[in-house]
Order: sequence, then structure tokens, then C-alpha cells
Amino acid sequence: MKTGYHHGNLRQALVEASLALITEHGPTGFTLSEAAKAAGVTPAAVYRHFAGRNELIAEVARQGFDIFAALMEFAYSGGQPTALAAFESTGRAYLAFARRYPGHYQAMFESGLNLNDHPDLAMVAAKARGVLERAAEALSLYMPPAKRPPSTMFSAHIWAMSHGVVELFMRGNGAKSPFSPEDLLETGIGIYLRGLGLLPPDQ
Amino acid sequence: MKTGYHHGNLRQALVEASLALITEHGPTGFTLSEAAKAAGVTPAAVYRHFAGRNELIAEVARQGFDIFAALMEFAYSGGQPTALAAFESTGRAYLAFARRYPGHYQAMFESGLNLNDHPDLAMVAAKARGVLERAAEALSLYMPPAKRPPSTMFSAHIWAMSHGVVELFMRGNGAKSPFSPEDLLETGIGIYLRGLGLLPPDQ
DNA sequence: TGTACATCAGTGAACGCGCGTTCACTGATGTAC
DNA sequence: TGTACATCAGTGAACGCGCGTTCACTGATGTAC
Repeated sequence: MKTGYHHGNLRQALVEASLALITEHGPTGFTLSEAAKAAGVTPAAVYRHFAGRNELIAEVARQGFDIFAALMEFAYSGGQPTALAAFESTGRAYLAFARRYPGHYQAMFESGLNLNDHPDLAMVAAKARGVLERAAEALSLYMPPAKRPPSTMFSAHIWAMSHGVVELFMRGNGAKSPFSPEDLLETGIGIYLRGLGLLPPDQ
Repeated sequence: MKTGYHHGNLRQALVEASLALITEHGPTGFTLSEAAKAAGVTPAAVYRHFAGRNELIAEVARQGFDIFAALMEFAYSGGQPTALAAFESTGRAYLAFARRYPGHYQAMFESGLNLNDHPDLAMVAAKARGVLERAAEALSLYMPPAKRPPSTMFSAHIWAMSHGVVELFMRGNGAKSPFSPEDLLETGIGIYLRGLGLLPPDQ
């Protein structure tokens, strides 16, 4: 790919270098200069492809939301085999994403960038959230309308618990739990769904 | 308090200046120099009271965990009037703390400091978590032993959902929900407790 | 096939800045006598 | 009550550093003829 003076695909190489840095040192430890260096290029070269440091992080986050949405979509798989199984699958996908793409995850949720400053980013993020909301919507049809909470609320609960599990128990904060994040989320969602009457009261 | 050359209570003044900076600009935007300036003092003076920048943030976090633990303890109030009410009260206290002490909250959970590097900090943090675990323990006595999840898991679920609600829906990430964080957490915990059989199946 | 040329990706030097940290010092405070 | 003195909190100047960003430039690439 690298052919001497011209790089070939510097833009993506920079994104991947940034990703590696964020994975290792967190979004705070990421610097434009180091990303350039890691890509074998002068810091100034970055400006051929990005408006600046923030745009570089934003692009990492954007690609993250893309992968995230695709993963959620795949996990949901159109509600098959059952709305319930598909829904639970998206929950697992959330955690799997955080584990397999920690750099992306941090860029998306811990870099402090504001979705409103990046309209394209906000769009992909909304798309990702849309998958979970659709899964919640489909599942909520199995509840009697009277007991049915709004599906946006329903999905917000799951989103929040998933995010909380990742932040508190999957990162190296020092917070410890005798249970794996996966177990915690699985059981937590299970209890929650039982509370909605979507799972039988006994385990 | 400030009597010319000597400050009087510079240590706490620095903590409060740091707090104000973190509240306004986040943990990333906080600098030792600005904190010193805000306290009306030279950066070098900080080193009379703290080993460096990190120790200053850690002290803010430590005081945060102190307040947090006290607030949780107060909300729990020894399990009165009922174990259930006391437990729900601690959930609300979590959110109330995040709202009323955003600077502390950020220093505690978003500053990237590792609890293991600060043993005293880890102790206060454990104390705060202990209150929630005690509340969960007391409440779990109302469940038949067979269906009873470990109370540490139980409290981890609630902690995670609370934290997720704060991070996703109370901060200015741009993530939006038609529901207030308070409503989200209240309903989420309600559904969860119903799933444990601690609340009647219908609302 | 070979030459002239436009394009534009990346260079390298420079900038101003604010950061955390150090150091020898100074001068206010409070105590001993 | 007054003086001498030890203490130590805060000063101010300095440091080295790495940051993000700018600028005029250079040279590789690919196209037109």
C-alpha cells in the first residue's frame, strides 16, 4: 500500500492508528501527532484528510457506530426465530461489541464528543439505536396493551443497563464483581423481561 | 479566610476550585494551573498540599464518594419504613447525587483514575457500594431462597442501570429520550423488581 | 512510445501555547523566653 | 509586654515538553497530446 512518497490509503490508515491508540491509552491519551507517527507520516499530512484532531476521533466513532448498527442488525436478524430470542440477542450483541471493539466503543461513548456537533455521526448513532427500538417494539406486541410501556422507554432501560455494565464492570476502573459482564447483563435482562411478563415468573 | 500571604485553608479551596472546573469543563478540561489560579494562588503552591495533579482529582473523587455514601446511607435509613421502600430510595439517591454533584460524579466515574492506585479512594468507594449491597441483601430476604439471586448481583444490576441512565441520558452527549432520567430509572427499577417478584405483577 | 504538465498528497520547519513540575527564595505566623 | 527565632506556606521565575496547527515547498502520479 505504501509506495514511498504517496501513502495509498492514508485516511483509513490514520483511522486505524487512532483506533489502536485509543484502545491502548483511552480517548484522553490519543493525540493527532502520535496517530500520524504511527501511520508513518508527518502530523501536517493529517490535514489533507481531516479538519483536525476532533474530526479524526469523530470518524473513528462513526465507523464504530456503523459496525455497531450492523452487529445489532445481525443479532436481531429480523426478529427470528422469536421476538424474544432476537431481543435478547441484541443485548448480547451490545456487550460483544464493547468487548471486541473497545477502541471504537470508547470513541463513541467516552471521548466526550457531542453528537450534535457531528450530524453524520448523530445519524449513524440513531440508526444503531433504531435497531434496538425496533426489537423492543416487536417484543412489546406480546404484552397486553394496558401493561405495555412505550417501546422507547423499554429500549432505553436495556440500553442503560448494558451501558452501565460495560462502564462499571468491563473497564479497568477497579470496580470488581464476582460475575462476568456477560452474566450480569444476561441475568439482569432476564429479570427485567420477567418483570414485563415476557418470561415465565420462575426460572 | 485569606489573610494575605497565607491562605488559611488552601487545601480545601483547591479542591473546590477543581470541582468548579470539572463541573464546567469535564475532567479533561481540568488543569492544575487553572485550579491554582482560581484559588488565587501560584501553581507551585499546590505542591504544598498535593503530590500533583492526579492527587488533586483523587481528593475531589474521595470527597465525592464520601458524600455519595452518606447520601445513600441517608436514603436507605436502615431499611425504614420497608425494605422495599428503602431500596427504591437508594436508587433515587443515586440519580439525585449525580444531578446535584455533577463535578464529584465526573471525578469519581469519568476521570479515568484507577481505584487501585488510590487505596483510600477504593475504601470509600467500597463503603458507598456497601450501602446498596446491604439494601439489596435486606430486600432479597423477601424472596424465597430458591429464586433469590446473589445480592451482589442484584445490586450490580441496579448500579449498572443507574449508572447507564446517568451517562446516557443525563449528560449532554446529544443522546435524547422523551423521558427524564428520573422517570427512566424509576420505571426501570420497578419493572426489574417486579421481575424478582418483589412487586405485584400489575402496576 | 515518449514528453510536458497539472494535480495534489505529503514534507519539514516553525509557531505559540499551556501544561505539570522544580527550585531557591521570602515573608507571615506563632512560640519560647 | 517585647524580642528573637524556627517554621513552613506561598512566590516567581524557569524548565522542558508535546501539543495542534500553519505554511511554503517538493516530488510522485497519472493524463493529454
